[in-house]
Amino acid sequence: MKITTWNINSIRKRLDIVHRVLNEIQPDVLCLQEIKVITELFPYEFFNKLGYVTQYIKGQSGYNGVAILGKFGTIKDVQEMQLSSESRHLSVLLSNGIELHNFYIPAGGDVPDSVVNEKFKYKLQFFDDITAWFLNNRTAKDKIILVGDLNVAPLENDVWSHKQLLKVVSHTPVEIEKINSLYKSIDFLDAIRKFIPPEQKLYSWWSYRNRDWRKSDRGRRLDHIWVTQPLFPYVIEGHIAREVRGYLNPSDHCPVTIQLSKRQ
DNA sequence: ATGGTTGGGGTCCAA
Repeated sequence: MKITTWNINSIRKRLDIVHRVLNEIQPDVLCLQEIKVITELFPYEFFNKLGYVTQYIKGQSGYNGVAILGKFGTIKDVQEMQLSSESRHLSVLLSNGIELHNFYIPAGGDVPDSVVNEKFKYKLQFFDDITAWFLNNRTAKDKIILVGDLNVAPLENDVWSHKQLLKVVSHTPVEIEKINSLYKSIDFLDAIRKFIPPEQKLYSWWSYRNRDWRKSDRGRRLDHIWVTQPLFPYVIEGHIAREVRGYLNPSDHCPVTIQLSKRQ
């Protein structure tokens, strides 16, 4: 089973690139963030035609919005966490018994200071809330996959310059502390770094505000796939499709994919 | 230190 997560930055602007990427990767389940559309206007028929007939959408006007799309028979049920008024989470129970959580963590604004920046405060609070939820409602023995745009690059080689980004939102010590608390809550393991070791630079996002993203290569790894310990041995592939950033009319994020062996 | 680009909804805010 293949699972892909992708911050799409407006689903309606990306139908061509989504079509191309789904043909190339062929995931069984696709988790999207920042669909930037109300639930009623999601392109349901577009995904139906591509075989993604199970569709759970939590939309919002203008901002945010998440979706989980599955091929026939992959998804049993859906849930959502009541976290805030914003559309930032959906989870499903997969047919193989695994629980899959899709998050769009708040970006947090420009100034990394909770006193002067409400958005940064909200981001840290959001991490506290979901960490508490996993501590109170799940254990390390459960089969859980957590994916999404977590808007934090925790490792030194998850950013183009550790030193230059220490005071930049997404790589500050306080954010890294928060993402690590979530990571440790039920002993998640990083399914992507299983295949690309922490000594290697690895990014999933490149700003639009660079003349040549490939040349400057000032990326960050903001998009993640974590699994609990019982699933870790069965993750047989992990990949960030970096080349997608260079496709026509791209999102600023790239799709991130894992493959699980048939039996868990 | 600053500005660079994109998207949505409506002539500005968020990323």
